[in-house]
Amino acid sequence: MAKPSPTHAGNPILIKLGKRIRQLRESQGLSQESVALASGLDRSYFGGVERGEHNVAVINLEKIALALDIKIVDLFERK
Amino acid sequence: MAKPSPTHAGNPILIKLGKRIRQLRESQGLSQESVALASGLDRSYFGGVERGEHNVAVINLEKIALALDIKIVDLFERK
DNA sequence: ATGTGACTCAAAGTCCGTG
DNA sequence: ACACGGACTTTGAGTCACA
Repeated sequence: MAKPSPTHAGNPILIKLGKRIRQLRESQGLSQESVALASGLDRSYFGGVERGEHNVAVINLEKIALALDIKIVDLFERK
Repeated sequence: MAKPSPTHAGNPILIKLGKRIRQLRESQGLSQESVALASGLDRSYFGGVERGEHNVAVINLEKIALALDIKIVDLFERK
């Protein structure tokens, strides 16, 4: 695991964010590894994000959005 | 400062986010202190966010959005 | 009412590996 | 290609005192 963080463990907003990211990634036929690489994040970390295990900070949101060729808001809201 | 983090020092996206938060807060005639209190964050920390000094994570974005009675996406995009 | 420096500490995030 | 884990370093979270 990316570390069981008691403070945000299973926080709905993170779960939702992770699902959304996975959805967007899969809709482009990309692997976790390729997106992780493209965004400059660790593959293991990125996997954890999709599983809602990380309280991702803004700069990483941006990196992920960029790697998926979308905007940050698209990570939170369906167009 | 709340700590000069080399990784995000003066990052445009954080500066922009901070300005946006300040704008939204002031448009409601609220003080940093009241919003900080409402969001459960420290006044000093919240001030730093408005100055773009913090690479805020999702959970805190949510708290701030809630205290301002808006959505997370509104923090990134003008409606 | 706000900005800032100094500080602690838990968590963010990396790097190595496994099935 | 992905989930998961251990051990590790860096940084975000949160608080305080003072200008």
